[in-house]
Amino acid sequence: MRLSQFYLPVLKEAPKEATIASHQLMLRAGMVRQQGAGIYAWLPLGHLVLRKIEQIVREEQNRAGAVEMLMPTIQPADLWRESGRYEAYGKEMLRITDRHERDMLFGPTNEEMITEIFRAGARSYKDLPKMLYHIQWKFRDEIRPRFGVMRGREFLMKDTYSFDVSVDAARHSYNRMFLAYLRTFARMGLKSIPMRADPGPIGGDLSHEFIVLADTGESEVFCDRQVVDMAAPAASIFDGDHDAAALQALVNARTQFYAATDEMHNADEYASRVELDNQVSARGIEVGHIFFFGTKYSDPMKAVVTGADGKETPVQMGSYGIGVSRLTGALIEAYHDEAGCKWPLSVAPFHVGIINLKPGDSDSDKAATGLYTDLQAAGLDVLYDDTPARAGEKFARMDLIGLPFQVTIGPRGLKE
RNA sequence: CGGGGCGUAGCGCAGCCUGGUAGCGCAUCUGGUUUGGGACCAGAGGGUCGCAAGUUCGAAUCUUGCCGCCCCGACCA
Repeated sequence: MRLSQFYLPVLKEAPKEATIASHQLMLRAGMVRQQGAGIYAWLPLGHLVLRKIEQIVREEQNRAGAVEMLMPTIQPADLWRESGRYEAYGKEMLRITDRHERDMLFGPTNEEMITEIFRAGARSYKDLPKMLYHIQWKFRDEIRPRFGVMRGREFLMKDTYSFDVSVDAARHSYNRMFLAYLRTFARMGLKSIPMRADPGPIGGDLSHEFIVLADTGESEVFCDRQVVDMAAPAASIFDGDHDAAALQALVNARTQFYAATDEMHNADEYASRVELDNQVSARGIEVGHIFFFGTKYSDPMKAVVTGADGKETPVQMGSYGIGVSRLTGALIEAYHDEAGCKWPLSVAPFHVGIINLKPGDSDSDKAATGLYTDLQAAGLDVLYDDTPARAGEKFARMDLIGLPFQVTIGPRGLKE
């Protein structure tokens, strides 16, 4: 991409409404522009990062056996009346009326819709297990949106839904997602820690939040250093050689260690289970949340399959979310310095930035354009600054964007 | 929703208390000098002072209402 063709409105000073690093840098680097409280337009640079994150999420979901689809943002209220959540969800749900006075809503999540879709097409236990997901915009009318895209009202979420014939089978689906999440965040250069979460009315221990450690995180977290230091699982765990027991062992290897956010934290247990040297008390950002909820929706919405015994039983379900747009902010929180962002290669908007210090100089142009063409031909995403700005401004702008690699070309030759 | 704060040029701000018709830095444009890490000189453009009503000869400034945004709390990917 030639910078002269791109749209990159950078700011020298941070708008005063931004109070945390990621929000300030996203505004300054021209990644997003606010359109209302908790509502952001994604400008070209931010959009590139968002798509890279989305693609990693997609690849790891696919690897774990989930199948992509796409559900609409607008849903009919009747679906939610079936589950009982239309009334229960409260003011956080954005309710809309269409021209025929029908009650609609902008989806805050998709359990009801996916349950409807599943029950319409699945009949037998032989149709199971299934994991379906989509990556779609959600709207939750938060009481107080803040921190830019970290807690917007409109946000991009990957949500997966699992369908299984039994609780044991559902646990296997849960474990697949659990492990896929570790890989997903690791590929973005993020150290994620699964922490036990409030399982809600269903009970059990099948709910985990995935927390990325960052000083500016919203949640206070407590965990054992041993779980922080664990490497992400290999891709091969989904190849088929690993049975349910093997995956369970991998999950257990992590869950054996203490890890909890402040609302689930038990100081006594923390003190007794974690050696003093291994106690990590830090702040974190929730980037994912997975839970098993059994027949909470399949029961009232009658999503049933015929079992081997010929009897109809409601399917066991789970749902698994990743905050894709939030990850953009989380990544900046994790990777930035005084000058700007510092993108890990896997999610960088461009791999390389080329600075032509003297556009118009034939040698300089020839060298820069040649390199630009070659790098692109090699499959790299390249940002080529061919603008007539001064050197200092170009460097500062590149620093703000924070690409992994940078090449400077001018009449006096090439640097780095 | 409770508590606090803010709305003046693209961004950051001053002016408001003590009414007299809008200013500074950066950015932008023009000309010139510069040019390897946020240049310099000269000039220029850009503002319904959030919106509305009121007080007044006169309102960015005072009064009232409304709207928007931000911060602290309860909720969440």
